[in-house]
Amino acid sequence: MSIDLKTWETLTRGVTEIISEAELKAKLAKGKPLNIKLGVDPTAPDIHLGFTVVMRKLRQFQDLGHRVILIVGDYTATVGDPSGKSKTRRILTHAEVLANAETYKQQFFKIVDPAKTEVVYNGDWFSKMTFTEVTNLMAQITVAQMLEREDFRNRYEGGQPISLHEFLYPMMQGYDSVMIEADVELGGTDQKFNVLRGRELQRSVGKEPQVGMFLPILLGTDGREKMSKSLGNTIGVNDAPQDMFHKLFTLPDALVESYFQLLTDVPLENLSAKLAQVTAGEIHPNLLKEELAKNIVAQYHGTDAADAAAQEEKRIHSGQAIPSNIPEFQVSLGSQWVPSLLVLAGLAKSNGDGRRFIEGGSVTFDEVKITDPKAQVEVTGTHLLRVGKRNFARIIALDAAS
RNA sequence: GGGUCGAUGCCCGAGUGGUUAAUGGGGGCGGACUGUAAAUCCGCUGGCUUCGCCUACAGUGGUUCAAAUCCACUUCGGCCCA
Repeated sequence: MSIDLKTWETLTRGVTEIISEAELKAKLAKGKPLNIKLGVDPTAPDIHLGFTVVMRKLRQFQDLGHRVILIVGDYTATVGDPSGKSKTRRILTHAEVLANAETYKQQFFKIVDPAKTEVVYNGDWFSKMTFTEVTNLMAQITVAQMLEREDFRNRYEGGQPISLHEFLYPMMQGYDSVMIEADVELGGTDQKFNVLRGRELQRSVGKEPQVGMFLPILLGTDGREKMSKSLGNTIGVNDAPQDMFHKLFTLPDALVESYFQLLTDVPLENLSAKLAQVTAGEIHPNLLKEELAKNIVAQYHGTDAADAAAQEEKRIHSGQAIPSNIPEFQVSLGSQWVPSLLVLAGLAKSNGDGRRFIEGGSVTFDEVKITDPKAQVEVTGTHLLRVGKRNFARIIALDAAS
């Protein structure tokens, strides 16, 4: 397992920082399978593309013969990672964490090879730790060092509460590295502080320190903030092909390059050539985005589904075509008040919300615009209800007799 | 433990007795423009079959014709002192 140039390029693709490159090269040069660590607290069972950046890197290590150790942070999750947070996290119950872990693994193994993965729970060691051991662990760091962290410092200076238990988290994560004898720990750039704890703790017990490999934080579909469930800007690995395609295709242009780099294997030299052509006006930006969307959808749903999604996307948005999969709702036969129909079909949050859509002129029933918020509509068979360009529902009369 | 300041709608943040469902910004949604992008512009953004009614400004009680605004207590938080 010598480190040829190609291997090195694969491993460092998209990587922001390696601490340190020299150590990583030395470890690789040993020619033995390395322990590649990833710690997760299974607080968000729905994995989105933001998480897959790191997972793909794990997979690349596996393909080179290394072993992934996935640490399910059943104990750390009850503490809550303060990384990048501006607020104290809610503390999860142990039962919640275990349930989430199962869902997590299912999605995790869509990318990472289960045959080359060992899954461990950090409760295995933390549950057995004595108070004295915890004290000794916490003695390894000072308050000033903790407050150097940007997120803690911002909260502290901004007058936001920081609970003392949050200081435990980085130390616990570091201790995980000691326990599993990690050679490399992967993480987003926001994990730097925690990963460095691992190095120090390993060193303090006379073990070879792990290498920290940091990947960029993927921005969400809004193009502004990191992809995160609470911000509602995610693309989930479990999203339906059409859904996934649409979100990728409507991505802000500025994200296309990073998505290609972090979420696909498209050779980087091809990519920069294409981007240059787009800038020069030789290629339409949408063409590149279509390629991106197809590539990623294919990874999760296969190339057939990706092609079909691309076709459907074009069909719907090039003209006034109506999507083929519209949610259907049954309502009773006869006269119906439009706002309540909108609520029933999930197109409006409340009757008032529905009224506002009508007043805003964005509601049609069988493609006829509704302008009066008091409007009644005759439901006699199958009808099309629509809000704006993209929100559809089919209304089906439910015969009173049946 | 003592002192002091604070808690407003999804978020930030005005408002300190009465045209107040509550200024403004962000976000979100709908529309125009466009490339299904960005930028810009316009509208909407508590509930109710709504020219009206109801519920809301941490919680509970009180003062008042009238409170998010005044008082008391409670809960939570910041800062200073220990």
